[in-house]
Amino acid sequence: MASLVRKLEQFARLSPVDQVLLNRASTERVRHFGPRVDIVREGEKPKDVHLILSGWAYRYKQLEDGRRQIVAFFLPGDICDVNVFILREMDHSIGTVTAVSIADLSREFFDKVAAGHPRIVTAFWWETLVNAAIQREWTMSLGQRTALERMAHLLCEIWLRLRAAGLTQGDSCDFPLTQGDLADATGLSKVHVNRTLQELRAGGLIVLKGKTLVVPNLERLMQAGLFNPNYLHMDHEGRQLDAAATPTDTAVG
Amino acid sequence: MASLVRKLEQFARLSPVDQVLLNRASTERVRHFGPRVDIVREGEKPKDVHLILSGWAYRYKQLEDGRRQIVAFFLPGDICDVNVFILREMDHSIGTVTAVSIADLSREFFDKVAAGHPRIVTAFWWETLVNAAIQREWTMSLGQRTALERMAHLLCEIWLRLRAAGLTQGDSCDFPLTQGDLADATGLSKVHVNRTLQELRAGGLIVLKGKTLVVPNLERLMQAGLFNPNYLHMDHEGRQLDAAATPTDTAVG
DNA sequence: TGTGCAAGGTAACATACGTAATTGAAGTCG
DNA sequence: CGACTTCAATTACGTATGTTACCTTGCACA
Repeated sequence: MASLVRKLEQFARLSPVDQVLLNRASTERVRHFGPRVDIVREGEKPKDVHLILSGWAYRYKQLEDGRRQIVAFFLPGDICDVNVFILREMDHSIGTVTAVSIADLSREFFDKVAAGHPRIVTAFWWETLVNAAIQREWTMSLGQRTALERMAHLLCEIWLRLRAAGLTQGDSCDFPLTQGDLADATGLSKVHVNRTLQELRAGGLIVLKGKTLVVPNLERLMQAGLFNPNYLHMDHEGRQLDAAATPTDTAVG
Repeated sequence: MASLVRKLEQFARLSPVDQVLLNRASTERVRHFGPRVDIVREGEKPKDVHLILSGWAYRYKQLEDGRRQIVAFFLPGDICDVNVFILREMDHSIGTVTAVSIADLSREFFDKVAAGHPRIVTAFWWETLVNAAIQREWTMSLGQRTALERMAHLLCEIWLRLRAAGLTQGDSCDFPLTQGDLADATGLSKVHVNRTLQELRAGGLIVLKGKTLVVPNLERLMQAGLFNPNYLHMDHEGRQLDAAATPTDTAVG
C-alpha cells in the first residue's frame, strides 16, 4: 500500500497534499492481471501510465523471428513510463511475471501534477533519470560483462531495488523469475544461464531454489558482478544507500 | 544554428516566445572542445545540462579493468540529459569524437521553462522518452542481434538521426567514428567490427571510406539490421518519417 | 618531403557461449 | 490420482566472436 509515496519519498520530501494526491491516484482505477500475460503490447496507442502496486512484470521487445529481449523489470512501486501518452505508439510490450495489480494514472493526473505539485514533478524526473541510468547499465552489462558478471550484476540490482521497496526479508527474497526469463534479460541462452547460476551457487554467492533467492553476502556478489551502485542514485537528501537495510531485518530461519 | 528549436519543432509547435527563449539559451554560455576529450566525467556533480551545437560526442561507461562501453551517441541538436542536475553525481562520462561546441543550460532555465512554457516541457519529455527508447533498442541489439545486424542497425539509427538534423547530403554523410568507437558501441572487438564492415561493404550495403559514409539503399540496410524505426518516434504531429528526406537532396557526384 | 603514429586491414588460433536433445522433478488441472 | 505441462539440469557438440600479432595506409606535422 502507498508504494508510490514510499518510493518517491526516497527522493523528495512530499507535502501532505502531495501525498493525498498520489495516494488517491494509486487507488482509483486499479486493475488486476494473472501471471504471464501482456499488459501492454507494442504498437498500441499509450493511454495511461501504469503504476505497479504488487507483483513483478517486465518490459520486452521482440524481433519478427521470435528473438526476444527483456529490457527492464518492474517491481512494486515502479512506474512504467512517466508521460508515455505523448508518444503515438508503444515501441515495446509489457508482460507480467506473477499476478500483478496496477493503477492507471491518467493524463489529467499528470497535468494536475505539472500545474501545481513541483515536488512530485521533480520526483518523477528522478524516477525517469534512474530508469534511464538502469537502462544504460544494462547496455554496459550486455556489451562488456561476461555471463557470470552479468548475472551477478542483475541479481544485485534486483536485490537492491527490492530492498529499497521493503521486499527483502533479511538475506532472502521472493524470486519468481525463471531461468528462461533470466536468459531473455541477460542475452544468454537458457543453458548458459543454468551453467552460470550453478557457478554462482558453487561459489556460495547465491542460494536459489524454488522461488526464493538468498544472498548470503551481498558484498561478494557485488564484487563478482563488478557492481557499482552509483547508477541507482539511491543516495539522496542525506539518505545512505544502506538506509533501507535496517539491522532489525533478520533471516527467517 | 538554432539546432535546438529545429529539433524540438519536430515534435511540438513552439510559440515565438518559446523559440526566442530557446535560441537565447543555446547561444549564451557556449563552450568549445577539441576532438577526443572528456566534457563530463563519471563521479562529478552535474551542474548544467549540455546541448550539442555542433560535432559528435558519446556517453560512455568504463569498468575498473578498462573495458569500456559507449552507451549513446550525441549528434548536433541533442541534449545530454534533461534535468540531470537533480542527481547528486554523474554515473557516466561524456567524451567528444570531433571538435564540439556545446551550450550549457542552467537549472534556472529549466525552472523558467517549467513555470511558463508547457510546450517546451512537453518537447523535453519527448526528447527524454525517445532517448530512453534508443537505449532500450541498444539493449535489444546487444542482447539479441548478431554482429552484422547490430552494425547495420546502428548505422541506420545514426543515419536517420543525422537526416532528421539535416546533416545528410543525398545518400552520404560525414562519419567521424573509428572502428574502435564502433567496437565500444556494439560490444564487439575491433577485429570483428572490421570483418563486419567488410561484409556490409561486400553486400553493397554501405560505402565507408575516410570519414564519409554512403548508404546507397537505406531500405536494404534496414532489412539487414532488422531495423524498425518506430522507436525513434519521428512520426509526430502529422509529420512522416521521410519528411526530412526531400527529393531535392542529391548525392554529391 | 620525410617521419611518426593512429587507424585500417588480415591471418592463425583460442574460447565463451549457443544448439539440440534428453531426463527428471515439480507443480497444476481434470 | 494420474496426465500434462513447465521448469531445471546435464551432455555432446558446434560456432560466432575474441585474442594476438603483424603489416599497411593515411595523414599530421616537423
